[in-house]
Amino acid sequence: MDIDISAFITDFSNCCSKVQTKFFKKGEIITSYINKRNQFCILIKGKADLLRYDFNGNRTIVEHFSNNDIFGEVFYIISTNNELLVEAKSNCEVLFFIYNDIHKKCKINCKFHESVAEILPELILNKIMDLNMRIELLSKRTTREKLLSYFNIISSQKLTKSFILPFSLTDLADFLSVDRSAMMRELKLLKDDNFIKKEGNRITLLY
Amino acid sequence: MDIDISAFITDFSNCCSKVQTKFFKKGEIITSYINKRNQFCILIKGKADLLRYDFNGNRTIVEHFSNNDIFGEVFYIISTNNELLVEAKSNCEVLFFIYNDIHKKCKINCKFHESVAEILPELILNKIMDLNMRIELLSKRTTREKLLSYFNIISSQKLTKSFILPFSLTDLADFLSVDRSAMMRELKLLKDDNFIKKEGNRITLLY
DNA sequence: TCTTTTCTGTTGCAAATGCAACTTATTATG
DNA sequence: CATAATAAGTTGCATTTGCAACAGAAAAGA
Repeated sequence: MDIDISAFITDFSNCCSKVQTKFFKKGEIITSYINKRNQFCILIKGKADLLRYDFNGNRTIVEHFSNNDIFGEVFYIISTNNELLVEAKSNCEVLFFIYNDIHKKCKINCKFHESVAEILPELILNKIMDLNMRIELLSKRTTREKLLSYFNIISSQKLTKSFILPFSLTDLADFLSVDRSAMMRELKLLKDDNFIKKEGNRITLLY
Repeated sequence: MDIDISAFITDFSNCCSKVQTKFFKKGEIITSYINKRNQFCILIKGKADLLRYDFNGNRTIVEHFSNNDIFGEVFYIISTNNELLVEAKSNCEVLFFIYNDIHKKCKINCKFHESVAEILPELILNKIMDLNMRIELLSKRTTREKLLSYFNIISSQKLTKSFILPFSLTDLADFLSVDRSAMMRELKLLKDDNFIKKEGNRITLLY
């Protein structure tokens, strides 16, 4: 994305009280989605994952966040019975808002508040695109299709057919919602069938 | 949703030229996602599905739209290689916009335009919730879990443990991204295990 | 540096799923 | 109303996937 949120983050200290910045260390829980119905966050810096653990102990990486990604409980209906939590994968800086406050102008008309409202449509558009990308992946019927679709997306984002995965293979399996060992097996088959070259976590597309 | 878009649809004739209403008959293609990068639509009335056909002939119901749902190519990154199309499942009334136009005020400051801009945040929030719901379903590991999660969602939306599916079973399989016959088999197992009662397309949860 | 933890890579086996083919209902349509 | 088209329901069999249990490599931490 072209927007640099940090550019106006400096104004923060003069801002209305309706926004908070917090810092998290790798491994810390940024938030869990339980009854903070209006919570809305922007990840200013760092990497974080939205995780779900089901009763069988399966972990799913529901979303993978990096700079300027938005998240929060406001985006979820109440019905979910599984717990969702956002975990910092590196040191993170996060803005916390109440979603409804963003659209209303704040009393002191702070620049910060105004700027957020201004870029919000673009942030949201990016979020929706990410979610649609995710749905496209998850709706593929086979592990092979999921892997190839994912590789295509990374490849077209990075504009190269050879790239290092932004996930560990363990995490990739949890992101694609498949068993890790089954995924490893399929990676080997893709290698044998000359679809990809694989050196550790570097993938090269051969088509 | 509480919003009734039809309430201000009457003002349409006085509106700026940046919006169009179109009507579609059941079975017609409302739009296909190929290079209309800024297209943004609101379904005013009717039911419609966003479909993807892959090279194996598998059909996926990517999204299922009803009143006040929004859709359009603006929500997709370019990379997708499969064709996406929106098909009317009943007679439909659809508004077509250019996404970027909505945020700018139009010259004649029409009421219609203003109203759309006003409700847009809520429409978008609903869209994101739908997408997240969809991701939750698709990321379930087994057909059984997908079915039960889906039934739970419908049940909590309709506030009853007994409901008629809003999909045909064929469509439900394409929505959950599973083989239809395998899904039918799993439905029978759920019945045998006394999780559900099933009379045709009426499901009753027994837990 | 040494030790512990996490990640990668592999495999056999069981279970789940997809595929194909078919019959019987149900729903559109001329 | 008759007929065509679509959907529901079923089953055997092949394939894919998940599960469990390892060993070795790499990374993190003391």
